[in-house]
Amino acid sequence: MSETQTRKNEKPARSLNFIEEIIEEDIRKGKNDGRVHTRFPPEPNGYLHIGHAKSICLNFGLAEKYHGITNLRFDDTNPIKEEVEYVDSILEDVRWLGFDWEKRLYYASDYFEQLFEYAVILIKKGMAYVCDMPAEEISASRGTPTRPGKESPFRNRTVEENLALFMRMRAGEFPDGARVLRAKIDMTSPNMHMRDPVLYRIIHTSHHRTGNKWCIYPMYDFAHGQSDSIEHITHSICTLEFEVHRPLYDWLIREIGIYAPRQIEFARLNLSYTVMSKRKLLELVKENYVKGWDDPRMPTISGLRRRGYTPDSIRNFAEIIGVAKRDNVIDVSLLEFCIREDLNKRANRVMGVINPVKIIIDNYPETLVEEMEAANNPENPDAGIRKVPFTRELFIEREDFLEDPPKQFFRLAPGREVRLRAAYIIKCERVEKDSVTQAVTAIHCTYDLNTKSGMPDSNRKVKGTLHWVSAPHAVEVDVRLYDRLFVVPDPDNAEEGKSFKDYLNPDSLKEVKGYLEPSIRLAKSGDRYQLERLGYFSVDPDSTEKRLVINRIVPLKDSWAKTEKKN
RNA sequence: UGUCCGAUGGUGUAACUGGCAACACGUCUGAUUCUGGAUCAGAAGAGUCCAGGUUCGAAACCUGGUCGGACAACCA
Repeated sequence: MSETQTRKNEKPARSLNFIEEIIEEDIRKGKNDGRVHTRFPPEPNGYLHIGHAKSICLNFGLAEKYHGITNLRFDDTNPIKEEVEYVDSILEDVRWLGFDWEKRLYYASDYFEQLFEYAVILIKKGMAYVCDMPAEEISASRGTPTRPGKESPFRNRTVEENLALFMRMRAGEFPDGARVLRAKIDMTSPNMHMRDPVLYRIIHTSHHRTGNKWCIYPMYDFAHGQSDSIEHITHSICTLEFEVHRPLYDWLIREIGIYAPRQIEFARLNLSYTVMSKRKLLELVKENYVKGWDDPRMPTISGLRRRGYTPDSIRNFAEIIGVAKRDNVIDVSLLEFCIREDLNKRANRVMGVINPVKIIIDNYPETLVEEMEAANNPENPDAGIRKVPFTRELFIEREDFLEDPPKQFFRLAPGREVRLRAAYIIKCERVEKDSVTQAVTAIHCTYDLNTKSGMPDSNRKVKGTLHWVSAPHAVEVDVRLYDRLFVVPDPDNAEEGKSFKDYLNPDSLKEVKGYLEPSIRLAKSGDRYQLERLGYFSVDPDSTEKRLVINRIVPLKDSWAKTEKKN
């Protein structure tokens, strides 16, 4: 391969994002011996969504790029909210996205004993104390961002007393909420997180991994940074809201005297026409606005998977959107672009009609069945061809016929000719209508024998090409037409007195029948197809032997719809 | 009357770290096409939040504003 060819095949070098710049700088300085070790640290209290996908791709991607490794660690410090169901779904989602944590699956709860010892160190140094104030009082005495807080009356207990109390907390001598362990920092700090933050609280609840071993649990702030430290994470990448926590993590690590990872914060992903907070997604699930966490309308990874999105398309999306620190809202059309681009190359084509109207080809032999050859994927000759039966009676899309068409309409109309994809050119001769409703019930056409696809004289120019299906061969399937979940770009930003749920799209799911070519009988759950001229579809797991259910992932771009709208 | 972070076409990210703003999506033309898809060619669209300053030269550096976001769970 020549020099120039090599260059041409290379992707143009993308400039570094700010995190890569930091990492390369660290490597250059020989920090951590040039080692790069990241981690993805979800809390198992909900399903992962596309925003997490960004973080997953970032963490694993960075490690891959710099020949490092990535841990998967569950930050499971609150047994009240966490469940194994969520652990399992998260493992599946990360794996599905195509990432491998190898043997490095950890839990913050693995470190409970170690964390407890860290707490003891702080107590012995006089840097932590047991506080008996009830939650409301602690909260009230914390002050506000603009007003300093007041010191707890328990702040100056002796080391011995603190130690004894903390041991008794662990021993289960006190009820939930009776006491907490707090760091002794500065109640007047302009940073709220430095105002004697709670380190440990009493929760008599069984934990999904440690069972009833513990009745005191570390707060996230006391577990997260130290967990990263224990795992010798070099770069702790997290979202912007933890920027204010960083001084606390640094303080803890310094006082305890352990290895300090470098935390880098980036702006979380926002997507238009959806919501991303776990709380809101949970609400949609619990209140049955959707059919579950994996409802194809959800921005969850499991929802996108069920919808038919490919891991590649999501990873590419994560790459394309970039990483920075400013707030951002990515247009869903970019996500849609990514899945179209991917599926255009890999999805086989198939024909099917969703809103059928009958075509009768009057000059076609009544009993003849021709097997038309159609390319499985015009973008990829290797995909081969398939046979599609053609008969005298067909279905076409109702929208592909107009009795009185505008000049820009290239489809079927009285006296007009169109190409039937992979078959003949037909001409519309007359229509049959319902005497009452005046609706078109059948369209009578004639076909031109010499225009069969692939024949030497078949290249006569016609304006339009329609998809079709032989009426007697049509396979009836259930079609789920999905659309955006919300009707406004920013449902989070509800006006006064309204909630995000007031902006739910009533037409986000339309269930209709479809009539597909017989080759679809080979389809299995999870398969993806392009229904020609309609869009990309995936076979839903609800499908049975007897009946297929297909999901519309995304429609094809429709420039006709656009020009139609203009007029 | 706080602290921290941010501000570049409609959207998102760049600008080799001071040398007259680029890429992607979207939009619009045209070509081509047996998918009004795809592909190809091209166009419009920001003078970089504002005001000063440093400099031969500023999106970048400095100062002061403005606007936006985060922070007041015994959540993560």
